[in-house]
Amino acid sequence: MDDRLADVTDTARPRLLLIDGHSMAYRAFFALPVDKFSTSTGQHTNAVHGFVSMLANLIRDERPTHVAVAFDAGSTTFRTEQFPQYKGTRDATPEPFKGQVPLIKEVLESMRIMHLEKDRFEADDILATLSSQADGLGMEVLVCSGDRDSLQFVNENVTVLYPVKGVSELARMTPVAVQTKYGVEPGQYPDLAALVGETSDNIPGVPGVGPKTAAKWINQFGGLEQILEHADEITGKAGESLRAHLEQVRLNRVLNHLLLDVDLPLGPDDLRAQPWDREDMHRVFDALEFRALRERLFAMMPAEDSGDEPGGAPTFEVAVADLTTDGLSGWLTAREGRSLGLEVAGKHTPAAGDAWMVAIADDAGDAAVLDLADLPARDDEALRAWLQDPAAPKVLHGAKGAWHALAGRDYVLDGVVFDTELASYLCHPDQRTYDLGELTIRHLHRELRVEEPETGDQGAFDLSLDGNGEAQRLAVRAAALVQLAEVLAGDLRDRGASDLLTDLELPLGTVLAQIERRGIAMDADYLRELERHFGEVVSAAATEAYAVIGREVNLGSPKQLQEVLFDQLAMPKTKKIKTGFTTDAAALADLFAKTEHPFLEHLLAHRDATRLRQTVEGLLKSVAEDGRIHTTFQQTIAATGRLSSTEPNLQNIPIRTEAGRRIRRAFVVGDGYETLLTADYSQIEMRIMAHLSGDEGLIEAFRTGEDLHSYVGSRVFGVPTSEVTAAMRSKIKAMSYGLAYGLSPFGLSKQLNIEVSEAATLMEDYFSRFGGVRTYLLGVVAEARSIGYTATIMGRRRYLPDLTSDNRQRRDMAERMALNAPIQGSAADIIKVAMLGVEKEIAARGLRSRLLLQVHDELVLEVGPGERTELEALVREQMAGAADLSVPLDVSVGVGTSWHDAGH
DNA sequence: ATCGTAACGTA
DNA sequence: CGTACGTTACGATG
Repeated sequence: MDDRLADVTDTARPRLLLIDGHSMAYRAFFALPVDKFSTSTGQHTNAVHGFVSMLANLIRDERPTHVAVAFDAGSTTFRTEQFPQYKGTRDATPEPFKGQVPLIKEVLESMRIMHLEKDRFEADDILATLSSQADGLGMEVLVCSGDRDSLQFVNENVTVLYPVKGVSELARMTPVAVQTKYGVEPGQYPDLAALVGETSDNIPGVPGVGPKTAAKWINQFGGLEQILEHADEITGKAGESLRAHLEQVRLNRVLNHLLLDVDLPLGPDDLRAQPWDREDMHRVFDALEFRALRERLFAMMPAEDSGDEPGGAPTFEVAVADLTTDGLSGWLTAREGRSLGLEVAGKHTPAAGDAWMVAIADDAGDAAVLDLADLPARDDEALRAWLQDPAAPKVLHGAKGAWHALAGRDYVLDGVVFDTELASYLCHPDQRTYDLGELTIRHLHRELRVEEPETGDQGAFDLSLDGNGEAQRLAVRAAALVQLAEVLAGDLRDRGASDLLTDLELPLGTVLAQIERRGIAMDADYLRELERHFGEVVSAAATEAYAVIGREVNLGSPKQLQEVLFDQLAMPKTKKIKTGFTTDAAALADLFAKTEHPFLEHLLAHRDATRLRQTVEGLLKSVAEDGRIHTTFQQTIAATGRLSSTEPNLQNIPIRTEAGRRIRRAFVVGDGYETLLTADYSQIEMRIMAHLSGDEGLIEAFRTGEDLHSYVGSRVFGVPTSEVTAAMRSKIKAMSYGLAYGLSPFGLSKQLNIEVSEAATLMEDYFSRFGGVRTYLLGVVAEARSIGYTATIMGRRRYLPDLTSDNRQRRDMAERMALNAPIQGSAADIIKVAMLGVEKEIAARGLRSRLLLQVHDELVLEVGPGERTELEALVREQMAGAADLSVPLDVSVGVGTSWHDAGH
């Protein structure tokens, strides 16, 4: 016996998982509905999803130590050369399946799972060869394949997992299972298949001979050779039929014999499972829009034991200090001047935060953990002094949240020199989340896992869940921070983003924390009145709508609306969507123009009022005890660099319609303040376009101070500015903005309700006058394609690997992102700079006025008594001076006691 | 309970 | 077949 294996115990025995990629992907394709699985770019993903889901289950349930996936290489194999009809009845590959196999390969590569294919051979031959080699090495082998030919190499060490229903249920085909199901030994299965045939491979069997007869013969004569020798002796119709098809059966047997000696570049030993490339997995899963599946996969891994299993990365070692003698003060003094990691457990919500426990750690893993509910006065003082000391450098992950938690206990947080969440966002702005545990695995190859104590009680109580475990967990996170910051700082430097963190995002985090804590005052009584009013409009519209169609339906259900509109009322079909035909507002308005059916009017009114009522309800629920709404500004969500607002979203409060604007009256100036002030950049994106493109015409347009769209319209249409009609102006406006989004002539024609040719002419005319814009837009995409990213005026990058994708939809999408990201992102940079300037200048002058909201190109402030004039000048100056562009940054200001009245 | 989808609000 | 977001209700899943 091979002595390498002599001491291998059964539990440590290597286990090789082999998957027939094409056959399982194809099964998954038919098991899952195509229309339920596709990305926003239209790429179908049902086969990918099914395949990866199955793979996840296999890894979880079977715990393979080695994995490989084999694919068919092409249409011609040594079998088709011998028998051209082989697999000839297969329908052409369905269109939605095409393109999914390369995506599966991308997933496998990100998981560092080998995939193999070889010219002229089928996946099954590769699997047979690897299986036989692995068996020879003493490995346990699992073969996952939907091709029954693979049953021939089942033995005591080799099990085939054969899909019985979809890809989620797999039958374990052991020798006994094969014997039970087919009545023959696994090695004789090809004999049986040769007699019975295989329709899906276009292999005709002996007519009248099914699996029962074939098995009977095989057991009676001992095998196919013997059956063929004794063919004359077999009586009856079946025997006759057999004699008429001897050649076919011989050929079948040749074809279904799998090769065990395919020459492969890799052997079983090379297939050992590797730690995942998590960064790449994020990229791939982001593109596939597999959220739940990604979570499932990542959730599986930390549970693995830390042996040599994939993903079992080492953890952090921490030593939690005993503060009973020297106290926190001594511990901190010993580390003066060093950057320390700070982790705060508690509620991280604005104006309602609370901190329960604090962990501080140095880069060596020495940590101090403080239970704030039970803190000696001297430690409380030391903690307070250290937290608010701007000269005591701290590293946090999501400092804004910690700021809120600490504020709940009246601690002031200052001296934050690094935020690992913000840093990671600047490096990879397309990620959705920046989980600290994910980052430590990716950058430090360590897990945030607290090692169970060796003497851990295995009884009813889990010791790790008591207070001490919480302290350990917090200490581990704090200890990870300093090390992580070092790596990320290097990453930031490489990407030219160090200043963005230090001079922009970090200080902005503090400004946002203050803004969120302030909140904005609400007139709750007025909101309740609005709610009642919109509620009445909803009821009235519903009643009238029901009367028109003679029954009550749920007007909020697109499904029921489709029945009413297209079945009951037999209206013309609207644009197709996944679930049928759209009932969106544009389509309903279109239908109304065609049919003038009164139901549509009531339905639209109902939609409007329902929406407004929902908005009002949501706002009412969000009013805090202080009578103000405290939104959270997300600083690491938008890939372009914008902020976003949640719980509630105050960046999408209605303004376009009069009814909607009424909601803005509920946002009011707070007690002790004079008024609200809004200040917004006018046409900032077009100004950035002018600056970035350097187009002389566009720059001149802004310098003249004339109305932009009229100016551009006069140049495009060749008429004096005074003769630019409203219709001309609105066309120009739509096109100008569209250009910054990568608008096509088709899209423009759709939006303006004009012919595609007219839209194309319009764009052509525009570019002939403003050629610099076209040059710029083409250049942006070309440069991004070659360097891999776009950049804003402050160097904020967005990476767009899909610019070189083979998939046209994905490539086109990436191109539009490339066009928009520098413009939207630069505007975001500029207003962020302005916010810092405003906040700083207000503080420098000792004003009471304060920032309350940011809505992308607008700031809302509360004006202290008597400060209106000074504040307006200050805000104008800071906003206009936030960037030095080749065009002026125009700011318009409004004042009023409500957001509505302060608007303009 | 959880998830994806449709719809719709903002810049 | 225009970018960037967040929230809600519905209805199909488990």
